[in-house]
Amino acid sequence: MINLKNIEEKWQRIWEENKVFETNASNKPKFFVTFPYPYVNGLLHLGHLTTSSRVEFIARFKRLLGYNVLFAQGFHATGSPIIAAAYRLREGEEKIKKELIELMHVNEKEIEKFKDPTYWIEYFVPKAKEAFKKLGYSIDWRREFFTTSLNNHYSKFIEWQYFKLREKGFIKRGKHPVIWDPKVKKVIGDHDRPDDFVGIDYIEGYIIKFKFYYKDKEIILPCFTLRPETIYGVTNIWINPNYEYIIAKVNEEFWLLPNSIVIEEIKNQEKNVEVLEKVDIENVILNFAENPLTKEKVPILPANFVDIEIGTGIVMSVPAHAPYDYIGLIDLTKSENKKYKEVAEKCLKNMKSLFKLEGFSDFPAKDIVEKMKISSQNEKEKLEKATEEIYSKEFYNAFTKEIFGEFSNRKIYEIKNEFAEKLISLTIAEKHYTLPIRFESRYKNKVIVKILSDQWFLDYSNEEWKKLALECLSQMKIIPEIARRNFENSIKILREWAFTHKESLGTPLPWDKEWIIESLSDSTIYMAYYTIAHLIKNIDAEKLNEEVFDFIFLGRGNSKEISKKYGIDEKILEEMRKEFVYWYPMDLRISGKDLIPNHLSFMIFHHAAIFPKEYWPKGVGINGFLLINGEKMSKSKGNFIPILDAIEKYSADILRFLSAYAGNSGLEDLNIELNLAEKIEGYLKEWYNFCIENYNKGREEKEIIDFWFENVIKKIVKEVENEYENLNFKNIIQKAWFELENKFNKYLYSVNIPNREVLNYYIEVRNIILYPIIPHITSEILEKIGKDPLNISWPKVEKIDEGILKSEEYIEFVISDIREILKIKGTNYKEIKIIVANREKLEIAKKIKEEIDSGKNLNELIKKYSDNDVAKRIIKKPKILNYLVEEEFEILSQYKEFLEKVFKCKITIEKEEESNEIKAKDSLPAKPSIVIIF
RNA sequence: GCGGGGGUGGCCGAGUGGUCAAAGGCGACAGGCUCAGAACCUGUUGGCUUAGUGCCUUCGUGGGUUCAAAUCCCACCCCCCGCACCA
Repeated sequence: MINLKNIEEKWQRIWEENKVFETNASNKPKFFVTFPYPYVNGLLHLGHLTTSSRVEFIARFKRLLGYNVLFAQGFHATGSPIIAAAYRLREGEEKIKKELIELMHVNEKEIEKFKDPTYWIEYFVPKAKEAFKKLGYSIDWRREFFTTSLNNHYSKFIEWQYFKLREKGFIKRGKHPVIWDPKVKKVIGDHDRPDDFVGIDYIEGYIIKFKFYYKDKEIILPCFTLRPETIYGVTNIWINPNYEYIIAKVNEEFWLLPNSIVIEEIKNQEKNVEVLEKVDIENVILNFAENPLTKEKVPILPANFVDIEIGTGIVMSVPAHAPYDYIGLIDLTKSENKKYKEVAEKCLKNMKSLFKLEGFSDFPAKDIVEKMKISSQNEKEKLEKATEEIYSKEFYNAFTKEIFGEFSNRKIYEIKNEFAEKLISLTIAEKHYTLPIRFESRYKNKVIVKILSDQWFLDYSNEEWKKLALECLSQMKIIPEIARRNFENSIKILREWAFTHKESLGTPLPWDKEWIIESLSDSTIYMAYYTIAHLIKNIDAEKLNEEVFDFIFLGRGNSKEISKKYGIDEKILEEMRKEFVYWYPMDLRISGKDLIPNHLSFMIFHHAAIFPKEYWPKGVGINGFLLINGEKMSKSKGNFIPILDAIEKYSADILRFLSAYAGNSGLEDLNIELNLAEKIEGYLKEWYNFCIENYNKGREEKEIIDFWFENVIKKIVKEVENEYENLNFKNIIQKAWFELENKFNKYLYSVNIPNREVLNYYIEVRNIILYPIIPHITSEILEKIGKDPLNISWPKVEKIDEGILKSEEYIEFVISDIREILKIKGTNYKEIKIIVANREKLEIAKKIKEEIDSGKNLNELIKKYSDNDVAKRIIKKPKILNYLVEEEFEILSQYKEFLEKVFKCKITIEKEEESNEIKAKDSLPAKPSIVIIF
């Protein structure tokens, strides 16, 4: 019994020893494929397998077609996840330790080392490489590299890239809100927060400045709101009586604020905040504040629902349109405090309707509170739901009333921004960012929204740049084409991108080294680096400056001068230029769909900015996410499977087969069915045995059925070739594995002993067309049958005999007909008589087919042939028109033996005009009369 | 909300106007092979009906276009993904 793993090791050794995949610039046509370098914060898993294997399949396929193929692979370490994980480990977090030990198989003794972020790179890069090697990927490993400043050569390349972008004017500096830990002074991305708070983003709102007097001093009541347009409907202000409020000097004004995290947040949004004194809340409540727009005086009232950690901890009350505000007032009317009661009743009386909303009264908040039977402000869940419903209905459907003046009779979503801008220009409102829910970072501090004022941006909103990017996209092949719209949309909506961080791994921005270029931004044109990665190592990184890269990538200057000026070997310079010019542009990059709106779009932008058109990327292939046995992959579900584990368990060819079979290119999810592994192992071994046992056997003479099968193979080769080009690997397995095998079985069934030539053709061709997917076992087979697996090429198919395929379809059709009849008749028959329709009927059928093909209406045809019974019957069964053949009788005669085998009885074939059967006259073309004899 | 993808038989999944009761795989059932099992092979796998090649129902729901709709158009319902500083 053969052992797949031994075979895999053998061929991987042969490929390595013969340097089969190390490739250089030459005169041959080239094909350059890439797989986005994986981030090395762990072992590669099956998700990496499915996408990377597609690159591998296409690399091998293109080699069979005669291309000089470059498949190179680097690894990505830029960014913060590794830093964050190392930090968490240092903090003694068990989860991260457990993951390293249990999922990543790190030896417990080694855990200490992972407290140093650079050790992750040291450890996981070789592991990733090992996985790819054991899968048998055809990678030119001389060109391997990893990112960050730990690789000076790469860093120099990134520096060059950013100098180019700055030169073009695509880099800007400006303000940007971020989620921030004020204690550790760090941007808090998803990796820096507890899982429960992943994905929470800042919200953009407004502070509206009401005024009131406290101890004869003018104090601002900064009301935070998401709905500045409701300012006309304010009946009162809410503060939370259960907490401490203070007065602070905010820039030149005095603000009332809760003594909470919001002070820190305001401080971090470009304001000076100085806390002056505590406030006696009793002296604030029931005071009157002035609406800055309408100048109305409204009372300040207490409410428990006000969250003192969100926004400014003070809100304005619009009971007509905000359920919280309405119920807050209702609650107060039930208060024992007579004063509260009185004021609240007055406020309710003053409720002002601002919008017209179909299906609601003037006071939608009241409507919904009553409808949902909300009885107090403590029913938070219901109130959130009510608020959301009213808010979204009003936002999209309601019209503003007359009070809005120039903004009246419009929908809120149309005027909201403009209206807010107006308030800001009147200096009665300010933009303010806060969080929908206050939470702590991994460093155990409450986080806030901070405005960074010196952030560096890639200006993707630059129209000129966008135009270039769209032009680049338009000359690219997108597989499948359906994904092009995602690209167009993504390029269109990309705006300024803050491309630098602090405290992460990566390359420092060359002109402002405090900042590190973040990970999506240092991985946009690195495919160009593959072309020279093996050569550039020979140059001292210190010598790599703009001029050197200008020469390599843009052909500027000349090598002699640069060589002299910087002491760089001229030959290496020339060779790098040659490699780049030969391999670029990149022909195909394959990726999951998740990278369309970010990485792949960035790649397009940056190529379009830096390189001349002839070096713009040529193509992108897209596939969906990976499901494992129909379920999403996740560490917690326990179906996070490292590639190395899977190879150990199943072997490389089985994994590759499963990966191909997981799905076609597209936006839909792939599904890898691991429970098929055993079955596939059986398939592969069976196939191996079959080939070895049967190659060169068989009979010499060639009959019709042999020609038929030969043509079936040819047709499938053509189809499979096309599927490869479209990255539809599931279809390839379907056709090259299952369909071809089914046809072979059919062939075998009808011939007993196959023709030697055809059998050999089948064995050779099937191995070669599956070689890109399962190269180890097919190489082994090819070698065993005397071929040189290092020197194979795609089978050339000159001509397919369509006629013979058509006859087969016809026979299949007749067989299925007979089966139908036998189903009814039972199995005790002795003979089957097939009576073929006469020539005259065939001529009619052909004519009708022509007419239908040319677009004639069936109704018209029925009218036209109303006096012709045969024609009418044919028209009623347009199906048979697809099986028309010229020589029905002859074809049936040729297949007579086959039919006898199929039905295990005597078969007689007659012509209608020579038959005595009554049924003979019922025969139609492609639908002979069948007589069962018992 | 915006943008994108999708809803097909027990399951997975092809399929963009007539070759579609719908490929293929998986599963199930029956038969062959076998001491037996696995694998493999053959057949069946929506319902009804029949000395005949037919009828009915079915590709998310409801309408429409057409001689003809899983496929085209309209409306609706449901599911998945993205909406950024994060790889």
